[in-house]
Amino acid sequence: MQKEASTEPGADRIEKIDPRFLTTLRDHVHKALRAAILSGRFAPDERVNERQLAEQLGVSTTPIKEALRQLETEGLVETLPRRGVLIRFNAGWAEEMILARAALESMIAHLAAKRIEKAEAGKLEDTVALMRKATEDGAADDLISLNETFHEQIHIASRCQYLSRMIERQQFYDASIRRVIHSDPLERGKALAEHAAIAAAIISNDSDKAERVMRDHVVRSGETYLNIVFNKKEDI
Amino acid sequence: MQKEASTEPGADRIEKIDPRFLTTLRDHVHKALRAAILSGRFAPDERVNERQLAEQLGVSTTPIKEALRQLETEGLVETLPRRGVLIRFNAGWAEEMILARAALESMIAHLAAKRIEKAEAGKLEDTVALMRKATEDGAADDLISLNETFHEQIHIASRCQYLSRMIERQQFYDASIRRVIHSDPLERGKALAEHAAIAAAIISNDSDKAERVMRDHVVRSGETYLNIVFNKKEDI
DNA sequence: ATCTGAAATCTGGTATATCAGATCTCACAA
DNA sequence: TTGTGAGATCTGATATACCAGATTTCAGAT
Repeated sequence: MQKEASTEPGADRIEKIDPRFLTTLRDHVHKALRAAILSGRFAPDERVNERQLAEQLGVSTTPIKEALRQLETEGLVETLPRRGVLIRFNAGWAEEMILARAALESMIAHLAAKRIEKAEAGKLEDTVALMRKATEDGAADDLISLNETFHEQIHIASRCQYLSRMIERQQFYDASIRRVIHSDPLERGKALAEHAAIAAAIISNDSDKAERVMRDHVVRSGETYLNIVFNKKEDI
Repeated sequence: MQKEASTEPGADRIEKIDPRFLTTLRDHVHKALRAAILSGRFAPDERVNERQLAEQLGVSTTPIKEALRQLETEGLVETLPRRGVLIRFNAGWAEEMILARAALESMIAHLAAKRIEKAEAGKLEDTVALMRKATEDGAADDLISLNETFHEQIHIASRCQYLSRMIERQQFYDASIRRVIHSDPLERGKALAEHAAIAAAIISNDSDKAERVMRDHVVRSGETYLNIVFNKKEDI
């Protein structure tokens, strides 16, 4: 809320639209393909055809190609030059993506514990309090957004922009899966305890503990995801 | 060396060419731009123009666009839709890339310590022995390739393909910088000691120690890089 | 002097045509 | 029957034209 009426009339009444909110076709294609791959709608090693995709999605091959390049860099597809594009995703890959996220999130937690400021610590505590309430109420949708807030606050406290972006790429729980996960009271309880432990460690500047607890949390909740998406085990 | 003379005559005399060795224009563009950015030939936040790049490199805009999408996913450039492409790299970014690599390599080291097999352990020991010799001889070029071998052997022992690829994207020491680093006898000595410690921890299946030592090694050698490329400190 | 807005211009986004490597098909020769 | 290879075909790679949002320029109005 800066007062800059002289240079930007009305700047205090309506904020500038962040250019990043504008979207492109390739962005839609990227998100759509990504979601399709991560939810298992492509078989591992399945070939995808650029022209065919373009037709299915009703666009030209240009945005398709660009989206595929992004997915390639993310490690979700592999391009064999002049031969074809293959889907590169299966249970093992998902497991490794979870490990990557665990490694990066725990690094962030470590730094957040060292760098967090008092005001930020207060907000983090508030978030945990809200999570506690939502957990008791069984408010799954609230938990989903609080979860995002929680991790985002830690990212901000860590002062790591690059690492934050890297982590976004390892994020493959989409809303529907999250809802399934959070609908289980036992899972909700575990998650709450872990979040509380992470927050406590960060707030008390115990970077080693924050790192450890965060890693365990990401791995454990990742395994929950694996069980749901890949039906790895059918026990209770 | 499989004997499949019946289906593939001569298969035991000459091996198949790996399709990944074939290259494309976009790949050249990607590597060229990446190297240029990481070595500081673009200013932070500098705008780059697709058509201009295409003209400079003597190609059309298509491979340029695809290479830029890859760099965008890597976090080295940022695209503002319909506005422009910006370079996103500076000392802080490089620092975070080092942290990302440290987090991922230490995760890999942890798993390698748990999963390494006897034959692999022997090879790793051999590599360290060669490194010791090269360090004493001051053979910088040998050290550079041995370094690659060393980390690659650990990646293989960890059975993590996805993580290995992720790490490749955090690799920004090009050959010329490595040569500068390895030309310093003090640095060579430190690196040797660290490599030996990493190998020992992995071979003795001490996963926690492997993780810790690997992380310290990546961070410390990364700082050496930062000092060279960004001239962060001028002391001795 | 300052503000307004239409037009020129810049830049990425998208569609399309064409190129070229990789595969497949199949007639035909050994 | 089997192997060969020319030609058809599939698919990604590249070049190019054009579209549309964003920005700048600048004449004209206040």
